[in-house]
This record gives sequence, structure tokens and C-alpha cells, in this order.
Amino acid sequence: MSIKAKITPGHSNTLNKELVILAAIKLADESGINGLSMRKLGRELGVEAMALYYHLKNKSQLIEEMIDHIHGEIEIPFDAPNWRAFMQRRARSALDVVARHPWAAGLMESGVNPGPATLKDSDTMIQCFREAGFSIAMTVHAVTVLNIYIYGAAQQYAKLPFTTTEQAAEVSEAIKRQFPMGTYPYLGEIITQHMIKSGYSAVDEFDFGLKLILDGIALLERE
Amino acid sequence: MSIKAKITPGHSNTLNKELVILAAIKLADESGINGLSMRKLGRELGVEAMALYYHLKNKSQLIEEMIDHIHGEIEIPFDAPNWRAFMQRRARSALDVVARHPWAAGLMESGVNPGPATLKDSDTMIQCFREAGFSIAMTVHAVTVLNIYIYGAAQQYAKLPFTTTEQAAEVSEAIKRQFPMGTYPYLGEIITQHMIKSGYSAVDEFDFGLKLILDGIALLERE
DNA sequence: ACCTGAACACCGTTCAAGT
DNA sequence: ACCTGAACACCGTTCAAGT
Repeated sequence: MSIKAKITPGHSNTLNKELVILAAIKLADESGINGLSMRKLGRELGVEAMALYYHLKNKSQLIEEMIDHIHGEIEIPFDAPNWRAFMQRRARSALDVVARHPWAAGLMESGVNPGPATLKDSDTMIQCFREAGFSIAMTVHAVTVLNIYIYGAAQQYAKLPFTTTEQAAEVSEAIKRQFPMGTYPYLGEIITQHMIKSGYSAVDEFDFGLKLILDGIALLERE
Repeated sequence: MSIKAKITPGHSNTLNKELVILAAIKLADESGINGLSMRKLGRELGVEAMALYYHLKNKSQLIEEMIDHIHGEIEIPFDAPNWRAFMQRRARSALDVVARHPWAAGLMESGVNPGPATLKDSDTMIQCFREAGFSIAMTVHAVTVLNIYIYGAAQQYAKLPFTTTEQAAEVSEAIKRQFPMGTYPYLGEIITQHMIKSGYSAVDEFDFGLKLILDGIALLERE
């Protein structure tokens, strides 16, 4: 055993898959998915890019692992009193997770090669609906519409060029200035009357749509 | 005027923005968004990559223009008898468009720099709801939930590793073989009882969710 | 007006070689 | 077992120069 290993006990000073994945997520959080390169990631880890290929097959596999890790950050609210509370909390958690890792928005739910965290999340959602008395067919419908909505919303949310309602108003005005008055009268009305005057909140919109969908699912309960 | 110009009247033999965009879409359709490079695109057009920079600012702008063009392919059913028929037909058309251009799925609705086709589409959707008597606030809710659902579904649909129900069954079995029996019991049940036995159809799932959302929107009509 | 050649600063990945 | 150096075949983009 080397002296180095004795100096840092319990902390491996050599690389491993997990460390690479965590560093890759950190790098992507900071500089986006296009800012993530094997060479930069190596630099960040104090190693040449080629070293990464000892721990991972290639960049695709790295990204798959990153996505499954992110998926594992979504809260699974086992203690929720009913399916509706469960799905509501899970949805909010998923939106939070994507807000922290915007680059991941378009990559989740790819359908190909789901990792353990992804599979566990699906399994738990299904369990929740089944135990609430939903049939298999209705469970599939419910899970599908919820996931489409949540990941769709997360993706649009991640791409929003604003976060506060003030910024929303500014951006709306900028868009409106780009086209001559009257070209898009209905859109123009929405922007002036709604986006700028009253406060537009992307999160409120998300919640409204989620409620609409949960109400719809409630009607499937005994079908 | 050159002889060449006389030989091909009405057909410019030099490049222009529109030709570049169309060729780029064709190339992306064939080889995905990662297969689209300025150098390959130049080759396809019989020109050096650098020539493209005379017609477009950079690759980002090219992609923005491609997306707006794709957006223009979505049918706007002016002759629909009511808002519901309008939204149903538009949704189906959007799904078809993304099926033809899977690489575009994750890039539509980016919110930044919407092009004329994108703005026109929004304007028409808003007009449809407003003329049906929806308030401004309810129109925003309805358009938001519909777009999130449609583009979310399009994205998942574009990424599906299967198209027919037979392929769906095969892929489901492959996924199931990857994990030890009983690890994900509820997911396992869905796969064996539903995905493999009865036929799973992604399009049917899309329609089910769309109906659920349209039913929900109908309840907002006089709010 | 429209295109090219050369150049720059990057990529992902392989593979033999080093310790 | 774990990492590196050199190499290959790519990228996007700028800019002076060509016609």
C-alpha cells in the first residue's frame, strides 16, 4: 500500500466511475451540455481525457449514467397520503431537479437504456396507481400523460430566458418589438394585457396544467 | 448575364439562405442533428463550408431557421368547426411533423427568438380560443398545457426505439430481461400483461392524453 | 456579390506504451 | 490496474484573398 493511500484513508485518490459522473454533472451544470467535453472533464479531474475511457465506454455511456443519476434526485414521496398527493409532490420535485440541471431536460425519458433510478421511479409510480385501484390500462394512460407533461414542462422551463415575472415582462416586450404592430394581433394582446401588465409565472402555469391533468386522471379512477 | 443563368431560367444557380436551410433539414432528417455539420452541408451543396457563412451568421442561426421552417409545416386548420376540432387536428399535425423530423423534437418551443411561422402558429391558437369565448387568462392556460403536452409527446415519440406494436413488445422484453425478476414488480407486471400481450400503441396513448387535456380545457370555457 | 484556402482552437476515440 | 502520448479523423469559425 502506498503512503498516499494511508494519508487519505477512506478516500480513494484514484478515479472511479462515480467520481467521473459527479464531475461531469457539475461541469454540465456550469457550462451546459455543449460545454461538457471529455478533454475539459479530464482537466477538471486532473487527468488526461484518455484516462476517462478506462472507466467508461464512451461519452454516450457517460451521459446515460449522468441522466440516471439526475433521475435519482427526483423525490419519491412514499409517505404521501394518496395517489394525488404522491404525483403532485413527485412532479414538483422533478421540475426542481431539472431547474438545477437544465441541460438534462431534453435527455430524460429517452426510453432507451433506462438506468436503475429511472426504472425504480417508474415502478413506484405504477405501484402508487395500482394500489389506489387503477386498472393496468388506466395506470399506463395516467403515467404516460403525467410523464409527457412533466418532462415537456421541465424542458420548456429549462429553456425560458427569464425566471422572475419582471424578466418575463421584459422579454415579452422585446419579442413584441421585433414584429410590426398588428402582425400577430392576438399574440400581441396576450403580451400587452397579460404577460406585461399582470404577472406571468411559469410555475403557476405549470401548476395549473398539472391540476387539470390530475383532475382528468381522477375521473379514470374506477374505469 | 452569364450563359448558365440563361440555361436555367427562374432557377438561381447560386446559393441562397432558403436553399441552405432546406438542404440542412434534409441532411438532419437523414443523419440526425449530430450528423449535421457545416462541412457536410457544404459538401452536399457542392460548396466549401465557409461559403455558408456568407448566407448565415453561424450554425445557431441556421438551426433557428430550420426550426421555424419545420414549425411552418404544422397545419393550421382554419376551417375547423370549433376550437376542439382545431386543436385536435393541429396536435395530430404537429406529431406528424416531428415524426418526419425527429431531430427537431427537442428544439421547438425554445422560447428564444421565435420565427414568423412559430409566431403565426401561436397567434392562430390564441385567436381560436379567444373567438370561442375564453378569457385571456384561460387562453394562456389552455395554450400552455397543450403546447407542453404536444411537444413533450413529440419528443418522447421521436425517441421511441420502436414504431409497431410488435417492436414495442420486443423492446419491452429486452428491457425486462435486463433486470432480475422481482426487482421492479409493478413495472414487470405492466410489461408482461400489457406491453407484450395486448398491443401497446404510442399514438393511442397520445390520443388518450390529448382527449383528457381537451376535456379539461372544455371545463375552463366559461370561467 | 459570392466563394475559397489557410489557419486556429477545438472535438471523440483508439491503441500501443508506460508505471 | 490505471494512466499517458501520439495520432487520426473530425468539428465551427475567422479572415484575407480570389473571381
